[in-house]
Amino acid sequence: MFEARLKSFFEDAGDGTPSARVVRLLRERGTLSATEIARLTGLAKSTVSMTLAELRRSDIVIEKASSETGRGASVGRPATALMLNPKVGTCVGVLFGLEAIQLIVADVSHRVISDRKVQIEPDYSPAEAAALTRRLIDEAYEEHGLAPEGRLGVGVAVAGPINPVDGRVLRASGVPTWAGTDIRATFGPVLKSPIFADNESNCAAIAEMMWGAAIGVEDFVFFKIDLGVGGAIVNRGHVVRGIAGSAGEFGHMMIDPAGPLCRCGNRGCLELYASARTALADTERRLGRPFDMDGLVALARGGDEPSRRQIAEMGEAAGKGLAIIGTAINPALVVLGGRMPLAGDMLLGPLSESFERHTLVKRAEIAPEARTRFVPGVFTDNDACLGAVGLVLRHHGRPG
Amino acid sequence: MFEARLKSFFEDAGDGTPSARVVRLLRERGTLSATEIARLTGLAKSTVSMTLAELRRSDIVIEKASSETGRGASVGRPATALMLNPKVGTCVGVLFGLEAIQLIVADVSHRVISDRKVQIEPDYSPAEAAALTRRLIDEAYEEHGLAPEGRLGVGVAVAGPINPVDGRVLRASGVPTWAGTDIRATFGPVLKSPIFADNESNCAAIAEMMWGAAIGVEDFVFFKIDLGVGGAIVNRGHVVRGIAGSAGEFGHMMIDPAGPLCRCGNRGCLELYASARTALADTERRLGRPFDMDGLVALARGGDEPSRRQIAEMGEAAGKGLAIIGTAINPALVVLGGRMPLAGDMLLGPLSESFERHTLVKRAEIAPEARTRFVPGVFTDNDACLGAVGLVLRHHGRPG
DNA sequence: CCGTATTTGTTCTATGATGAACTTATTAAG
DNA sequence: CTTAATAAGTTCATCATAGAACAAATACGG
Repeated sequence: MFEARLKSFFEDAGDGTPSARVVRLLRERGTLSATEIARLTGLAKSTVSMTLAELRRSDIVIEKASSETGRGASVGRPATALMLNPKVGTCVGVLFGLEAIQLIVADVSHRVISDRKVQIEPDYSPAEAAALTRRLIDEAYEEHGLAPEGRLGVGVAVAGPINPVDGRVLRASGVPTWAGTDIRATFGPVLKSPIFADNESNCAAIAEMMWGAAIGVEDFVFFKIDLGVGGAIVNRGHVVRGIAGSAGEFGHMMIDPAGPLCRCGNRGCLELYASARTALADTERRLGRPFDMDGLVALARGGDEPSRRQIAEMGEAAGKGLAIIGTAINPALVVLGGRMPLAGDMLLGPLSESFERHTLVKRAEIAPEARTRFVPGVFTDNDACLGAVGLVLRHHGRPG
Repeated sequence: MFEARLKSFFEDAGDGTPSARVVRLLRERGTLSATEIARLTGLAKSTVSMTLAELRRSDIVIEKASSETGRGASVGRPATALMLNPKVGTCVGVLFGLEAIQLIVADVSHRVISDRKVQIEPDYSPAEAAALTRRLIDEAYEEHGLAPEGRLGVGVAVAGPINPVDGRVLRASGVPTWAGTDIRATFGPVLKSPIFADNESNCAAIAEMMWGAAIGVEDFVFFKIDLGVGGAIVNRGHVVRGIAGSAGEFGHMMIDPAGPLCRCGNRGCLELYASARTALADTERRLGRPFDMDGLVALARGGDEPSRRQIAEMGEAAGKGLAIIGTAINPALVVLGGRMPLAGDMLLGPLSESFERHTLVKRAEIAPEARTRFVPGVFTDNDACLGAVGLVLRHHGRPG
């Protein structure tokens, strides 16, 4: 029932009418009060009030149950929390990982309705991915009684940079068979939805910005330490994509011209030193059985010196890379994502020490509020998939 | 006569009234047609028309002499070029260099009225700088019959990062005696004007964006190769300053942990390999007489192998640094500033070759329009000082 | 328990930005 | 030389937006 009207809001780019701006803001933020909406849109309180009256009458905007409302301990009349009516629409986020596909369905009030992960044969093709995704989406919508017509879009997180103008995968470092794929053309007809595609690290950064460790922070760097090293740059609240879509590929910054060959073809990439891949291979060789990151961390926690040293060396290298990034970009915040930061101080101690040693402006030289803060990410495993949902909720223009 | 009215436009932050927006846009851009103003402000043609009628009646906006108007070879009624009345106000830009102060006075129509440079004893203090600047400004205003009350602000370009919140110099790599100086507090009372301060590389980037090689480009990196190496990042048309103001300090990205000690205290900074300082010192030692960059380039042009090799090595190192920046930021454009790019292909050949070798995404892999373009800067010696004028013309909020 | 301070949210009217239709100024084509 | 096409700039009635004043809902201090 909402589709026709909402579609007009949803497609409205630019500043648009107050209604469109209010709906867009609620889509981005989830829950807000009328006063916050006025402040964030720059509209007058009176305009927002009128607009909200109309939107509430047509049931597009509803009040959040007061029990869920954050208990404001401040004086003054308490704000009524508003959100989009969940029935107004649903968003899908998909992450195409190395050997698994994760799919999250959420409604426009930011509530996650379904979250599942299925294994898939490595080196699967985009077409296979599209077919499987279609099945997963249909199953999820069926299971939860959701109307397919209410689907506002599908966000796609891919393990490689995507050209922001033509929407093609540049080089999928994680899934090489995807190079050159036109995501919109491949997935649009199969999924019968507007498609919003982005790199998985960019998606993860969006998740941290919308719901995680970077809420309210407009300038930060997301730095992922996992099997590989990746990242994203957020400036003034926008993900920096770069002219070819490859911004934030921190793992392939060259830090030693004489270093070993990287899978990207260059030598001495940061990833070779700061990711878990090398350490895992070493450990497997040393102990004669396969290891994942949890296993490596457990081993180190158990007191195994070689793995402790390896994790420390990863931190040391990551800190060096972050010092280079910090010198160039000087972000307010670094969010450390991926699974390795779960190792805690074993990794983060050497990391911050190394950062401090290699950075231009030393901690002691500047006021505390001018220092780059380091925090672990809130999401570890489903950051990219959540961010793909965020892509749909946040989009301001046409699908892309 | 204009001061009172203009001040209200000038101080108006945020979106403001149509008049304020039109005046601000003209201040930033210099010359525009009514239609361009409508497009750039997002206001309706009718609104712009009414606003301009008012502004022209009060002589704040005037027509540019048609002879100067760019001969548009297109069909349709030709646009009338509009600009702010030069009498409306003047802006000053000052650059505090190692051993010279440069001062440019311009009016709000973007015409340079005075441009001069005076030598000063190295290691001069901020107070001395303020006193001398005061004298230079008074002389220039006297000489050209300008009213001091019409001065809208003084832009200050400093050879070191400036904390964007408190306006203090972090560490003046070029002029170390300035560390900790509060620019506004030091210069404001002496110059009796609003002060707008920024790092010299940020200023240079602004000059290239407003009048130089980056006109119309919203995402670019400015990379200076001179006695030192510096730079700036522009994203979505805004200079990225960073939380402490030290963004863009490319010269101190660490590229070799085992490298020699840098004047910043760290080891193996890019500047040690990519700036002219080392090469000049070597050449001076080798030939037993002092050299500047022009001399080094002339020597190399004359066929001197050692200096050719040194310039090529500088290019090689700069390309390596730019590859790191490109991998992290992936800008649409790199503007090469400073005096070394005047060496031409001797430097730029090895530079782009090295960039290509060390970068993640290779030229051949992407569409031409997705490639990072390299261009030399339009200004070499007065980029920073012009940019300081631009700081005043462009400012959107309070002095800072 | 009650008034004061404080913040949220609504009502109403004057204003001012807008869009549609129009005029003006030019190039290109017949 | 006339007409069509194109783009710039203007005029004016209309309606959406904003500002000020007001109403509602809470905390706090005495």
